[in-house]
Amino acid sequence: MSKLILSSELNEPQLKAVRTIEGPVLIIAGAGSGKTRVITYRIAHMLDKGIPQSAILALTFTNKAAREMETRVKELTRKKMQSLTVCTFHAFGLKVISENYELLGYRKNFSIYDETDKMTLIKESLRECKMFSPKINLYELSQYFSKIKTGLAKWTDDANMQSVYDEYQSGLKIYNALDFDDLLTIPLALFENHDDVLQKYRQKYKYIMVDEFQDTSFLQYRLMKLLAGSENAKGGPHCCVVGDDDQSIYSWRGANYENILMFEQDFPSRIEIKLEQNYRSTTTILDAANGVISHNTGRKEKNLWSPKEGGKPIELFYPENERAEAGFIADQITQLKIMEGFNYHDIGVLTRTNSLAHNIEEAFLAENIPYRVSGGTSFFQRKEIKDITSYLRIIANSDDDVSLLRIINTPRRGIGKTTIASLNEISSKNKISTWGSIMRLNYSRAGGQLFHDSKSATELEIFAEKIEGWKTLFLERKSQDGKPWRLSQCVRTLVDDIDYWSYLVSEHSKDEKKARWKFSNIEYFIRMIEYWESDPDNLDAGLYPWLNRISLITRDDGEDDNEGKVNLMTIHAAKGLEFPVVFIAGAEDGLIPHEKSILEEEENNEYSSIQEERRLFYVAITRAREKLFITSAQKRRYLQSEKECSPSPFLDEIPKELIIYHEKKSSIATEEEAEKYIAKMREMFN
DNA sequence: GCCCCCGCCACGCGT
DNA sequence: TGGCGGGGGC
Repeated sequence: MSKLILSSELNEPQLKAVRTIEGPVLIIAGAGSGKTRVITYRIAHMLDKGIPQSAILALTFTNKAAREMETRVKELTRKKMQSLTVCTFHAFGLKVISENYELLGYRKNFSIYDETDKMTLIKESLRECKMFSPKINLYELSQYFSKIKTGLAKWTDDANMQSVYDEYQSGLKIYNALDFDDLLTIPLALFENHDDVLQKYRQKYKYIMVDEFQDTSFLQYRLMKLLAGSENAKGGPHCCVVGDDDQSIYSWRGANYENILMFEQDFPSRIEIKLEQNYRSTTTILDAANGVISHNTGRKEKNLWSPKEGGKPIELFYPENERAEAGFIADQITQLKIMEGFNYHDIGVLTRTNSLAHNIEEAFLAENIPYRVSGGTSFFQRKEIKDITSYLRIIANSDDDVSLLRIINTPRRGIGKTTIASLNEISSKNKISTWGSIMRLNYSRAGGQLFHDSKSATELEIFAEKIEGWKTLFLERKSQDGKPWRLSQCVRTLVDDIDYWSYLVSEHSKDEKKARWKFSNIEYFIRMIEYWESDPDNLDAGLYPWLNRISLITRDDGEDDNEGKVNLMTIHAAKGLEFPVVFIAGAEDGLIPHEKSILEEEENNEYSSIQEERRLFYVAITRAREKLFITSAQKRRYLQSEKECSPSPFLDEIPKELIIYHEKKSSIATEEEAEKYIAKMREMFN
């Protein structure tokens, strides 16, 4: 990459950010200021200077961002990126744990528990402690446990939950499982307690970069700081963080934008660079965004400006209800495509919650608008996919109780509640997993004595034999019928063996369509494996790498075939993305800001939750390049009843002169427009 | 002892 | 819309 290219494609501060590769660097990058561009050019520049790929560690917030960054560096340098490490903090933590599992006291092939698995285990722990009640909010308890684990909360008056937490923790250990918090706390403890290990990683990763720094947690910050090392006479560690305090929207997950202040304190010799030129949006959109965000206090000073003078006004519409809203959005999209030549993939529809996407999806289906939903109940959370994944996890790690209990009687094989209760008794008495108990029963031939009928014992034996059989198939990786071993083929065999299709048919005897739909999801899952194992860059297409991969990808971004599809997603999921046209749906009081955050605000008596909601709205606005539509329904169906809504108070913070109010009329108002429309329609259908 | 069906509840963002 | 627990049927 020549100097010429660098200076012609980057502005002055960007150039400085790219060229400053030594020492600590703090980049404050406003929305749309070419942040991703700077990071990728910076990596390319480092490689150009002869820094080996393996010495660079780039930490991102989502898998998607990591993938995009890698692709862009590849395009820029036209080189293979085999030893460049670009990943999320969690993926990096997993890598560190995998490389040191023996030292950490874990067995190979541990399972990673997502939020659902975690809640299942907490429920089990509550039962074990005789404290289970359906009234307990598992979700809240799970979040509380997270805060305890990551040091954000201390045991207070509900110290009786401490025994449940201990039970949960010992459960994880017995089942050879880790939760998401462990992926950060364990590497951190490892680095803190084993200096030799830390030094090894410090030697390897001499250049560290952190994207979306405002959304890193204190834990992640400490991890980065440890890896970077402290400042020394030679000019300090080579760590570069990039962030924007105005786009901090993950504080509920432990993110703390004060990390930016902490970085300034911890690295006094840092070089600070501000990227303030916005390349994305028109001034109309930028002025609206600035109007909103200026109501927040305690911001880092910045002056975001755009050379794209003017632009189309922001269109505001108050539909009667959520159906009218969805219809309006679908109509507008059709018109944007036909009349203004936008592509479907130029359009992003953003909502505060996942559930709001539903109505909009229906309208898209009705009007034949191709779309793609990202986020939400992920593909991997669907029951049928979780079932198959649980089988795979049991094959990789039989001690994984959450997965074992999920599939031990799915499809039904006559192992019911009583049998499982007996197994539980053996397990908790001996502090072993359920699988351990089954093995003990089978080998001691005591099964017949333990159960009233030997039928249960026999069923357990058959089940264990099946699992053992699959272990051979999946883990020994022998070629079959002269063909090389393939994971996808093994999964096919597994799905056949358990006859999942018959199970689906019997479960949905009244709804064959549903059964077929679910089975097609499994087929899609298998095709995903095929796609993944045929990637030449994939050096180990085995069961364990696949499981690791899918446990960290909760958001279903699948293959990147967004071509020709409208993007439907939450505002959170839209972070880091941009679209020529953006719709913000459900801009109502109670949604933006969300009523739960208003509640939080009242409880804590702190002026912080509302500020974060405002930042969220700011992020939503700044995703737009040319056109922005905002809808706020007058009534909305929620929890089976219709609720009167009022517009989001944030709408008042947008300067009035930037807005036009949409009447409920077709934009094909003039005869000329109508003719144009008809002509276009003819063209399309011919 | 296992399974099926019914009624109840909840639904903020996601690694 | 679905997930889950409890009670009754087999």
